Amino acid sequence: MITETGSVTIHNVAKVAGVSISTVSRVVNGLGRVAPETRRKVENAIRRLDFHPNSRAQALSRKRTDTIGLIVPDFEGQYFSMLMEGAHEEAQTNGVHIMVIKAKESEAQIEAVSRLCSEGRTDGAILMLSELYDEVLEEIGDINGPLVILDRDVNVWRLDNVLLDNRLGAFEATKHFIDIHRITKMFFVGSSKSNLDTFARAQGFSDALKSIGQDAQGRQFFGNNYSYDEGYRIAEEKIYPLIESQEHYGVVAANDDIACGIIDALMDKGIRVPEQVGITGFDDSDIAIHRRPKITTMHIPTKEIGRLAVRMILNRLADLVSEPTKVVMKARLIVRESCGCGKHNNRISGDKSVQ
Amino acid sequence: MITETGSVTIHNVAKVAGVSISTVSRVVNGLGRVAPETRRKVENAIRRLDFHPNSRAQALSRKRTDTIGLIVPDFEGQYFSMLMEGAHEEAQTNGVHIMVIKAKESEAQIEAVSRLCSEGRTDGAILMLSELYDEVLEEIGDINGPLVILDRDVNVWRLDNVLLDNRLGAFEATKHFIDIHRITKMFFVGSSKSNLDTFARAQGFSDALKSIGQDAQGRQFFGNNYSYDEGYRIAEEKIYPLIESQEHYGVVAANDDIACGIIDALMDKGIRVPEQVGITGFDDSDIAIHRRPKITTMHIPTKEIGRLAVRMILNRLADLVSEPTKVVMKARLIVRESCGCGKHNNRISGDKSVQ
DNA sequence: AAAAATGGTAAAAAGGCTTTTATAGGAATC
DNA sequence: GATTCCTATAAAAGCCTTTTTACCATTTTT
Repeated sequence: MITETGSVTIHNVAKVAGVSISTVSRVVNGLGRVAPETRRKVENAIRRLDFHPNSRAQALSRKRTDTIGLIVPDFEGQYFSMLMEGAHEEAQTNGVHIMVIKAKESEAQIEAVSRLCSEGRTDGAILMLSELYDEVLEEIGDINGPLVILDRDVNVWRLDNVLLDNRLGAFEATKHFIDIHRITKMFFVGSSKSNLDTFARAQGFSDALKSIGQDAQGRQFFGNNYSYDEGYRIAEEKIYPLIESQEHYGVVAANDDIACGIIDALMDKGIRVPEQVGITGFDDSDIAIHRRPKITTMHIPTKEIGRLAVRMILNRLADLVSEPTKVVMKARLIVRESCGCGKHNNRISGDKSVQ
Repeated sequence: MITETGSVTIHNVAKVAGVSISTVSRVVNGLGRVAPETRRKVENAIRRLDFHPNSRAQALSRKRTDTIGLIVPDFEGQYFSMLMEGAHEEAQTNGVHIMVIKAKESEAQIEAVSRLCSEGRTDGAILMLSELYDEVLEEIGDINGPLVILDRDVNVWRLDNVLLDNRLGAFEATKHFIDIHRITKMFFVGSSKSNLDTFARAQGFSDALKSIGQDAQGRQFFGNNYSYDEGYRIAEEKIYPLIESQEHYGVVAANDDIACGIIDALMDKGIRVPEQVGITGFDDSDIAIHRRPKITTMHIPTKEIGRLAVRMILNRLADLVSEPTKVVMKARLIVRESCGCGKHNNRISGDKSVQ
């Protein structure tokens, strides 16, 4: 009955308190009724022995781990930080833990879901799907345990869904140029076309153009990723050659990094930003505010998304909902300087302004 | 013997394969010898039933969870991302998982360690201690399970330690101004004095000043946190008034955000950066390269630290080491533009070239 | 040819908790 | 005063593996 070094079990507590283990269990979990006198004895024993219930045994017995999985393609950037922040906060207040796995490729994603859900390591998982992998959806269809899909609009039975209206977001950014700045010549710069976010944002851009009777044909440029360098390269190679000195332009970038690259590339070419070319980013990341000109961008309620995703899993575990739930969040335009609004302290002295 | 919906257990496999559960276990784990014929039968059954061993039961039986805890004060910034990146990578290749908890205050940290280690949710934990909480060290002294302390130099029996030589890092940054730029008037700007990193970096700054016979007295300024705004405020209120127009200065900032704030504040006041005042950051974060002038900064091998921390825990679990291990990593100077070196496309006009 | 070693498998014993079921002792009922 | 009903607790039955032990049937050794 005596266990090895270190671990003091419910048995030890029971022995010291002079009660049965089931009584100790009831005291620990506050279930069922326990006579005040007995409770006191047990609590003393627990304190004396510094007893901590073994969560592994609890997990086996209760058939749950009080842990939720979070599968993301990437740890970099504010998006992950904020998602984590929201998810952790909601988890924390509900006494559950977060297990994080990075899985970018479809194979790794399937593997991750399996480890978390099929093997029962977590009670549910949040899966961020930013690339177009149908095979993942197929594979996870028959996984047991609640699953929330982020970022990608899925219509699979049993899967909950939180997503951002990227199309509307880009539409609003583009509309800002049209309505406020009276600009009619616009470009869109995104990551790769296979990236779902970029694709949706390109659509929103296109929608806005259609609203003023234009076609997006030839005005959308796609790179390989969401980096500063891609933005710089595309601005230099594709956009700069199209700029005519007497015209005003607007560029809708698919994220803030790209926007920065574009700004620097154009400025390096001597174009006045935002006077001649206004630029908007997307994501409202740190750099959007720490740059001059400060970047006008679309704020994504990422923290809220993380919080909500955890909540949805918790709800499902508590059997509070039956139907698959889909929540679409909206991005919010944050007007700063790079679009042409506001002041832009930076270019005080020798404002390059070539030409 | 038949279990409820969903979960297929080792019993079911045994029954279908017509063998005992121990045989199934041996096949699954590849331990002991199994006749080829038997193995085939078991493998078929596993495939037919889509059996996944229940990790909760494994954890109880094996007395380990194959999970490592990571306790950090904050999810924001590159530091966390990179730490996560390294830790996850090392964990992944060794088949273990990462459970993340945010705990900034000492109470929360103690609680987190307890949940992870005392309750057996993880096999060990990495604890990042960036503030000076002695009570945490006292409390975790008698926790069982390997514990690696990051960032803070501890000399507690049983605790492994990975840290960065912040003092040396700041020393080198300061030395750069002295040796390369021949600057003799320097300032240091940090977060709060109770922040261990800031404190060590301030010391390094002081060391460098001593090496040229100066005293750091009155040249060190401390703010409330590591933010851009604090950098801006301190530069505006404390540093700007001290600047004389004919002199050249160097400012060693305790991180890149502060450095950015300083740069913008001084530029807003009409000071030429880096011509008249050179600035170095610390951390080599994203913004350090996406700003103009690009920020000269100290690169921290964060990913390596994360990787190493996990490795240390794994080693201890495998009983490969006995003595507490302490590893001190070095920061590396990344020379860019803000110190006065290199070109800085931004200020095309008056190329500085300090004296 | 008897004894010992070996190989393959089954049975059973943990592992530490939760939860259901059973059982004592007292209070309430008639 | 015997019967019924509660109540507080104990006992036992899972939860699902791993791992040790035991066993039988072959082989190998002496």
